[in-house]
Amino acid sequence: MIKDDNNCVGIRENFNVSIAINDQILFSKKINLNDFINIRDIENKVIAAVDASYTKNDLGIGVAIAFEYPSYNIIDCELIARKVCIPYIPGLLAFREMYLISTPLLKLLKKVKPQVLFVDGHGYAHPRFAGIATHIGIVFDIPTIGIAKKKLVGEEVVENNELYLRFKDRLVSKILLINNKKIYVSPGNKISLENSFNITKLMIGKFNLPIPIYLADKLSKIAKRNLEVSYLDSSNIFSINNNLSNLCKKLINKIK
DNA sequence: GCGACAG
DNA sequence: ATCTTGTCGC
Repeated sequence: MIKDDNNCVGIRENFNVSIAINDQILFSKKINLNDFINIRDIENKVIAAVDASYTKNDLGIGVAIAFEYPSYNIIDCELIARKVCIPYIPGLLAFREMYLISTPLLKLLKKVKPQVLFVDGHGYAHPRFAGIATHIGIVFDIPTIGIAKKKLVGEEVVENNELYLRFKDRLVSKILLINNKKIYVSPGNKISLENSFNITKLMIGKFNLPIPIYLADKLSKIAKRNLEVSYLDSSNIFSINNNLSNLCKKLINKIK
């Protein structure tokens, strides 16, 4: 049988679009765009990233990974697999993915103290200035940077020879070019737009994404492959769930 | 009404 | 995000 925790009872029923939108307006009032991290304070320190991936039948995988900068040696990781209960609605991504990400992230933060957390998705560059990077940054009270491959809101503008996204008269995102592809960087919480951009710029490697996001994305996809094998073998989500933390550590070696 | 629309 | 056939390159 499937463990209660993997069902959507009490989650799907409690999700309501207009309440969710109201929650985001409340979040937007709590955003702190001041810098709680200096670009000089990340050398040889811990950085973290979170991401989610999905399989068939409403199964989602959430991962949290911590590594050292600039070696990118992975220090720790956590992951979880559970049923996905909330649909994807543009602007409300956080309500779908927080559910997958919060558990592994909480476990990770009990063990390591990252200077900053990278999140796959927008932060400030959001219809209500509260994307998933903002949700996570406020709930976990940590500096977060939102990294998105596609824009959600705003128009491109040039200011001081640099490319930004402007929305409702505010500069909400600064666009980073990696191999001629646009990456939309926006602050989540406890960090400024410029600092978000400058720190992200340091994280460019040989991939088309900033390294933290690349690593989290890679881990979630490797985990998914391994989960599907286990799932088919055992047909039992419960038994998989108990070993996810160990599985995560085993998968670290496969990333590189 | 029409187009846009993170993952 | 995921699904997918074929193609390019190491």
